[in-house]
Amino acid sequence: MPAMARAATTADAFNAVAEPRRREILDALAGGERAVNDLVRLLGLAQPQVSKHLRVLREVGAVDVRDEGRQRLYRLNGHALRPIHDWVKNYERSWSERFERLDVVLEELKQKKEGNGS
Amino acid sequence: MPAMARAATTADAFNAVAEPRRREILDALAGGERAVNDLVRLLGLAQPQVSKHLRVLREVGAVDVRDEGRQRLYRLNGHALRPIHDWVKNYERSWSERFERLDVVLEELKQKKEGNGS
DNA sequence: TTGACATATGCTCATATGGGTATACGATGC
DNA sequence: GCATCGTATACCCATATGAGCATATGTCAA
Repeated sequence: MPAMARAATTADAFNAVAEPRRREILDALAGGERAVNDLVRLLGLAQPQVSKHLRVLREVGAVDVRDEGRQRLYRLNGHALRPIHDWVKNYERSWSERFERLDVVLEELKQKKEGNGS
Repeated sequence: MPAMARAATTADAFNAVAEPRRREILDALAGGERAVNDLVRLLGLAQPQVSKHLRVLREVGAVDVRDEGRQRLYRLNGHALRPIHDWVKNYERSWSERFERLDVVLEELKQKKEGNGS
């Protein structure tokens, strides 16, 4: 068991998506399939960097590839992001007015119940 | 400008939360304020590790601290997670049936419009 | 075949990680 | 004052990162 410094970026979607450039790539792919050079132009990154980021995204299943002649067309696969969504969703109550109001109501119910004595 | 290898874990919530133990800590704090040793017991980690993780979470604003005698009570501050929620929310359509059905409707509308000729 | 294009991989470098262990700091109680 | 509890920090280590640059691989065109 080698002492792991930091989980690999390919360990899961959380790690893959921690890199801002990779989020940008996903955002770009949200508009539809793109070839690598497309992304290079869109993001203003060097081609090798883009390819490497795409590899990471591929390994966590956030993108799929398709060969089209000389080009490799990447497409988004949002399912990989679901665990992130599911996790963070539980914290929505921290900022959502909707939940804040709900909390108020629940608090009132609780007080009332205590007032009645069980 | 030193060549940064990987963004600091304290760079933003995305990076802070990429570490599973830190997510566990936040999940534990969702139940309410906790002292460090509480978390040590709950997570089964060494105390210094917990303190370090808490430091990272503090630096990205995901937790707040309060001194109570010898203890330091940490409490969740979910607001820091909002950017994550907002970002990932846009990908919900990838797996949500709700959105899939919406897409079907939109597609039908589009077809109809094309049929009518502009 | 030769060459241009599109993409992936290899390598080096500086960096910061997270675990482990020891220790410093601060508050409390005797 | 002194021991003890609760927590933070310092240090060492192995690891993998992401950028930059060079190069390999694969595909089409002349």
